[in-house]
Amino acid sequence: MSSGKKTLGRQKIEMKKMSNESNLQVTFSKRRSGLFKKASELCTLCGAYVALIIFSPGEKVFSFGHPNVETVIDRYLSLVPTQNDDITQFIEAYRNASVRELNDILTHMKEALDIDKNRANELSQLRKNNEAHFWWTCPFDRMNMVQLGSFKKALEDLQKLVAHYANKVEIQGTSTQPVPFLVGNGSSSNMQFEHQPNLQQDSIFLAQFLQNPMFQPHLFDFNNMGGEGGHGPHGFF
Amino acid sequence: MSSGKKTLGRQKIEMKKMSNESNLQVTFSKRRSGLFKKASELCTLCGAYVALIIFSPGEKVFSFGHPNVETVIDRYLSLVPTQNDDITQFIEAYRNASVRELNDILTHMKEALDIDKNRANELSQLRKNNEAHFWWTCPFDRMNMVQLGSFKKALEDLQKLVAHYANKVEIQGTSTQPVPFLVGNGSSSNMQFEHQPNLQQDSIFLAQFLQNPMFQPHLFDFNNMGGEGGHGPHGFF
DNA sequence: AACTATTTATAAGA
DNA sequence: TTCTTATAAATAGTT
Repeated sequence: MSSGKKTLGRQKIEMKKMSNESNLQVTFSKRRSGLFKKASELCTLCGAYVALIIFSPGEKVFSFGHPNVETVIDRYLSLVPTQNDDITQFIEAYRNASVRELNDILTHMKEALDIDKNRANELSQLRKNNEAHFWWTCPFDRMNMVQLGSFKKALEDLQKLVAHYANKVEIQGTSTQPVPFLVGNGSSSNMQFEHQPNLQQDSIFLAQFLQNPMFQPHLFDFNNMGGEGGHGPHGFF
Repeated sequence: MSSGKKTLGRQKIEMKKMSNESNLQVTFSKRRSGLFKKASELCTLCGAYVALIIFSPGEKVFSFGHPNVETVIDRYLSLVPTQNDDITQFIEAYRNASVRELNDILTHMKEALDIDKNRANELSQLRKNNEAHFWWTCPFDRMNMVQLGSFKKALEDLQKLVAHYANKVEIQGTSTQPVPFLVGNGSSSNMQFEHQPNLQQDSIFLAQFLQNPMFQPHLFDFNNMGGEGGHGPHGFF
C-alpha cells in the first residue's frame, strides 16, 4: 500500500467562483443544505428569528424562515427603510397619517364623491372660478358617472381592506402555528410542504400593497454581479 | 499527565433551546458569524444570490445580502403570490374598471400636480376657504414640494403599472402553480420549497402597490413563537 | 477573546 | 445524484 488512502478526502479550495460547472452545482447543493441546517439550528438553539432566501445560479429559489419568511421580511423592512427615494418619501408622507386618518380620508372621499356626483355642474363651475387652483377637482369632475362609480367602488374596497387590516392588527400577537405536512416522497422529488393559514399573512396585506413593483424593473434580470451587500448592525445581542 | 488534554474540547449538544442564557448568547454570536460566513461563501463560490436576516432573541437585527438584501427580497416576494382573498378582491374591483379610465384619472392627476406644484401656498389658502368641500386637499397641501414631486413620480409609476397590468391581464387565464418538494432533513424543522416564476406575479402587482408600511404598527411585537415556517420548493438547481 | 479537543461539514472520488 | 473517505472547518466547554 503505497498509501492506504482511498481518497484525498476533503481538500481546501480557493474562495472564488468555481470554474467547473459540474462541481459548482454539487457544491451549491451541499452548501445550501448546510446553510439551511445551520439556520434552523440557530433558531432552535437560540430562539432567533431567521429568514434565508437563496437563488441558485439556475434561478431557482430556496427559502427558510422561522417563524416564516414573510414575517421576518416584514419586520426587517420596517426597520430598514428602502433606499428608494421616491417611494420612501411618498410613504413617509403617509406614514405620518394614522390608519384612522387614512380611513377618514377614504370616508370623506367616498362621501364627497357621493355628493359631488350630483353636482357635476357645480364642481365644474367651481373649477372654472378657481381655475388651476383646484386641479384636483379635474380628475373628478371630468369623470363621467360611470367612472365615478368605479372610482367610488375602488375606494370602498380600499376602505374595507384598511378596516380588515386594522382588525387583524388588533387581534394579533397570538399567532397560530403552521401545520406542516408531508406530501409524497417520490424518487426524484418528494416534498415537505408547509401549509400555513396564519394570521401573519394578513399582516403583509397592506404591506405588499404598496410594495411597488414598478420600482423594481430589475426583478428578473439582475446580472449585476460584483458587490456584496451586507448589512449588519453591530451589537451582539 | 494522567491526560494531556486541557479541555474536553467541543462536545455534542442537544438540539433544543439552550437553557443557560449566558451560553445561549455566546452560541448565538458564534453561530451567527458562522452562518454569515457560509452564506457569503455560497455567493462567492457559486454565484448565488442570498438574503439572510437574523433577529436575535434580544431583538437586534443582522443581515447579509448579495447583491443586497432588498433585491433578493423583492425578487422573492414577486415569486410568492399572496394567497390572500381580500387583496384579490381589491384587484378584481379594479380589474372591472377599464384600464383606460383609471389611466385617465392618473393622467389628470399628474398634470394637475405639475401645475399646482408651484402654488403650494395658494393651495393651502384655497383649502381654508373651501374647507369641507375640498377635504382631499388635506393630504396634498400638507406635503412639501419635495413630497409632491415624489407623489407625482408615484403616480407616474402607478400609471405605468396600470399599463403593464392591462397587458398582462389580457394574456392571463392560465395560472400555473408552483410545485413544492421536500428537502428538509432538519433536526427540528426547516423546509424549503421551490418557487417558479409564473404569470401570477403580475397579478400581485397592484396588490403590492399599496404595501404601505404605515399599516404595520405591529411589526415590532411578534411574540408568537412556535412554528417554523419554511418555504421552499425544491429542485436543486 | 483565546484555546483546544471534538464534532461537523464537505471536496473528491467512486 | 448518492455514498464513502479523509481532511478542512466550525464550535462547545474552558481558561
